[in-house]
Amino acid sequence: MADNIITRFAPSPTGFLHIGGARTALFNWLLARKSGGKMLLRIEDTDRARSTQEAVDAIIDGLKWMGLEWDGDPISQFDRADRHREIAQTLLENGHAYKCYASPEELEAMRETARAAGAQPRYDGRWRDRDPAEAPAGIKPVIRIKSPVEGKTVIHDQVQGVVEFPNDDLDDFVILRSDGTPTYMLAVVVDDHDMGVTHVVRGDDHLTNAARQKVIYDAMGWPEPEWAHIPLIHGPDGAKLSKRHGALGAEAYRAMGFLPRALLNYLVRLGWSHGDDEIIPLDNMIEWFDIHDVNRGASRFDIQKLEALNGHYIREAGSQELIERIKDILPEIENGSMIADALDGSPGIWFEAALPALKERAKTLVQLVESAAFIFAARPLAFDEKALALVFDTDAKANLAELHKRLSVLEDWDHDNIASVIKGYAEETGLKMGKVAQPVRASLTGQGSSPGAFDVLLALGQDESLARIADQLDL
RNA sequence: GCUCCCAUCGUCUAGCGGUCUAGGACGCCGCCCUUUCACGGCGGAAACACGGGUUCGAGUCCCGUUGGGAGUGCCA
Repeated sequence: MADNIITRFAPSPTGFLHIGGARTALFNWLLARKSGGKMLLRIEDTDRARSTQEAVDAIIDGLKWMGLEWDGDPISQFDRADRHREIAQTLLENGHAYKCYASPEELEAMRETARAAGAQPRYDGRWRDRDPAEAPAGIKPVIRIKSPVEGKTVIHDQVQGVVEFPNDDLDDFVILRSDGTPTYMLAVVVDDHDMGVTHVVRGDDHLTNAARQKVIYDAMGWPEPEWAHIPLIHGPDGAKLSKRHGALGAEAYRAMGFLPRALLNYLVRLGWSHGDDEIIPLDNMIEWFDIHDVNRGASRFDIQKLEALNGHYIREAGSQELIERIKDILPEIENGSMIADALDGSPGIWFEAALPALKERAKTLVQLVESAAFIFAARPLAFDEKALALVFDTDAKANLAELHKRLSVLEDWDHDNIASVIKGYAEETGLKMGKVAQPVRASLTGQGSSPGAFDVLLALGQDESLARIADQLDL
């Protein structure tokens, strides 16, 4: 493969950076990084009615969060409208395009007729060779490209292989609207050409567009880029990804507590693989990635696998990074500001100490924070049902007051005694209290700093116990 | 409807004519570790959509059927 590969990620800012777009960006990025080339970012904002600045910001934030940095400044397609018009004009002048005065009603009728005849609904080319002198007055024309009428158009795609389209189905599509604005079809070609894009990697919903775009490349005498149409990502039910399942923005995954590298790892394995490798560090991803190895079939989004991967990366991450990541998403978590304040005080120290044990059982950062609820709970903790409920299964309908009573009459607050009372109570009531006992012992014997130790002793509301815990952990 | 794409365990996939009684991962089940939950270890159930070819030999090549998906705009 040639050097100087230039790819681009070209989202339209009509929504957020959804999971499919994120993977498209990743593949573009991987291809560029692997070859030492560049990945450019172009915002396809020619649809003024639907494009929003919020969406542009969300896309950029999402890309940055995932670490998919692009080269150069983001390019606004809308800003290049003059150049698009210039090319439309050129096409008009060299006879590859023409003005069409057909009304929307006419067009609709045309489609209906075609449909009724069982044919591909398409523009019939009624103004293609008509004398412009016949133009009806007062109607602003659109400019249409002259598509080939015979033969076939073939796309050599790096993922899809050789794909042929009968030219019968390629109609004379609009390249410049009646209001003088360029359509997507024209804009992409002109921009990709001007930006020096060598490889167009995008969702395979654009595969048929490649054939249309080739018409423009040919008309301009420009060399077409290498195409790579990657399969789409479907929801768990096999249907197109919608808001109902995984079609959330990258920021939503961030807020759910996913680590960027976990998302990247998950995404790259959707439609691509390197033997049996599942855990793929970024360096290997770049080294191993080959666009030719991408599968052609769509794959379904499986959040459980994403969670499994995320759990792996959380366990692998250092405490400091975890804390930083958590701080980042605190504003989006329930009680986040309260936790943020707590993190600056003693609870922050306890949390960091408990992190190695805590992270063993969390699949997301949010779960990580939730599992430390007892650490962040307001002090002093009262020995009441609510506090104890943190220790036991919250749905347990236990008579916690009874346990309180037994513990309060305990003369020696030796941790083993506490444990034995709890254990005895657990056996009587059938509650799962081993959950409590083991951590207590662990903290006593110094064999590990199970978070459960904080849990039970803080819940008991003993400042003294707090101090002892701190001793145990060498705080 | 028409054009195009796809088809291996529930899901993501390995497989590029013989080494496949089909391998890995997630999920699921069981056991071990553990006085909780996890993590970890071990084991298990679980797939080549169907029908024709080609070939000495097909999960691997060809055709058809069925089943999914995408496109079919003065949206991108």
